[in-house]
Amino acid sequence: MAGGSSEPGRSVTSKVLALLFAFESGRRSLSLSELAEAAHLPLSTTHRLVAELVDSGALARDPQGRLQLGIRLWELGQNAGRALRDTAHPFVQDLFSLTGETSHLAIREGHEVLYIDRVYGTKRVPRASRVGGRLPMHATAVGKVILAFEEEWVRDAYFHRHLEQPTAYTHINPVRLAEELAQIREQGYGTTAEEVRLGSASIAVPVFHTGSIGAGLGIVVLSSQAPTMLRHLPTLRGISAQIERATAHIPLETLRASAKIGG
Amino acid sequence: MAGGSSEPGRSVTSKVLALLFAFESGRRSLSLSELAEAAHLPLSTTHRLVAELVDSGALARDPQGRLQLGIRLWELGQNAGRALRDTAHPFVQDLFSLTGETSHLAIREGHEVLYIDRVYGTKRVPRASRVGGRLPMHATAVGKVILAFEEEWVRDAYFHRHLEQPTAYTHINPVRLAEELAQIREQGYGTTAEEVRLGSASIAVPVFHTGSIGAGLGIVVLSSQAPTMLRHLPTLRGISAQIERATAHIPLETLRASAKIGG
DNA sequence: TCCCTGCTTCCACTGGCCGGAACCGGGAGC
DNA sequence: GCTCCCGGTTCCGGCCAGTGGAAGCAGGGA
Repeated sequence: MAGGSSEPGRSVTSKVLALLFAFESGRRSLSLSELAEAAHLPLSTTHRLVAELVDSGALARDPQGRLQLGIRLWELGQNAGRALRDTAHPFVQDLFSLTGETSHLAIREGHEVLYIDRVYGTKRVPRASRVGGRLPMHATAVGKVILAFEEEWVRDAYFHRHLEQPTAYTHINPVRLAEELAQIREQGYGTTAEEVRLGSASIAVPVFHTGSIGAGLGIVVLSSQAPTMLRHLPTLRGISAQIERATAHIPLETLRASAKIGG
Repeated sequence: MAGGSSEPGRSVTSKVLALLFAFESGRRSLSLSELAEAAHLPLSTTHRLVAELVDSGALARDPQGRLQLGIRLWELGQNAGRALRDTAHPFVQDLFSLTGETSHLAIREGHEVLYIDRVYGTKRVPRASRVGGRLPMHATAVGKVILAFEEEWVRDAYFHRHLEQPTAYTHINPVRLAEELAQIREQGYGTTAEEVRLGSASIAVPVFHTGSIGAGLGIVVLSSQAPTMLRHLPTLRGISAQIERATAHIPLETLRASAKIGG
């Protein structure tokens, strides 16, 4: 049988990328058939391309023969995030050392917050965010802070969407959220309590760059400790100011590019 | 003009991967021409493929139009390393908290050590290793420790190669190195002093799994503090034992796969 | 104005890609 | 032991997506 009948015009490049990005779902390993389905490719095509990806180290097989992302891709990703970590990470580490609580830094990526860096110890806190992971903005403290200080059209666009509700405590009423954001702008920090995951609460402050919002810096605590987390506010503000000072000399464009790409 | 004349038989997949892996060199950004050269591809082919990679978010353009790895690839890489970090990272973080020194965990990948995790503060120590980065085994403390406890044929194979000499202090005499490794096996730890980079010293202990060497756990200090770094040995051994306990229940195969792939 | 360098566009040819179908292997059920 | 089933692997000839040399373009320096 001649090939190329179904879905013609799809480039090889897009197929290769579809195979790699199939792992974005968060699934650790996929069988060949699962991968083919996820990438919307015929099994035999998947088989052929996967063989080449495995050869090159982009994908790898686990002991059961299932497919995972290869170590070479992991290395590549680490390389990509290098510039970013080099500038921001020491501060996040400091925040953790000073507060003893899980500390993280996030930026806006489309309609979600993307966690750029995260420092945590052995203390067990219900965990929702992870480095390289995304969460809805309105459910997280860092996200609310970013949204609060974003330009108005970003907020408008955000509210004109369906708002997810990860837990029963997540605020999804646009009017109420708008009020909350106004308050965040006034007081200079935002909080969440069990809005993204039961059992954890969070507080965050904005990190500005040349006058506009650049990122959100926050800590996560057990929700039972939520009432006392405000005591960390001065520390958060101090570290935020340090980051602002350290990045002030970097042109906005470059910073955004390196925050988004890390190159 | 007909295409496909030079270097026929090269698959599109391999070209796409060559473009991505061109950034393994550590260069943060490349111009189109540089990328074409690094990937050994004609300029116009590069141009076309790059356009698609940029569209999909695998590559990105910085403000100057130069090419970098895209944030989506960074996210993917984070995803790949997830299982690994989830198990090992808290211990490395503990090691840092207890010693206050840059702490790292590495495994063997071929003839090099691959840094799997690393925790560091604002303290400035001349830095050679980074997460996702590789260094020669004979120049680093973690590498020597791993090599020392590896099976004999691994050591033999290693010495039958040209040994790099990053600094004037790097030991590259096979006989002397073999003696050093024997001593490491006896005393249960290894050190380096300015062998990988001037100004820094390091001490490391082995992490075993089901009787064989699994990883190396170490700290880095300023070389001026090298004489006192032995005081951290009990801490290193304690954390190493914790990691061994925490990973003992995981089958070796699975562990190796997840250490190497992180799925 | 001219040159040079790096990037973008063009286009006719063609060989690498395509994927349905056949085949294989091993585990579960009878 | 035989059969079924289900993932994975192999096969192969038609054909169109990919090809890359060459021409065109933009911009900056002399």
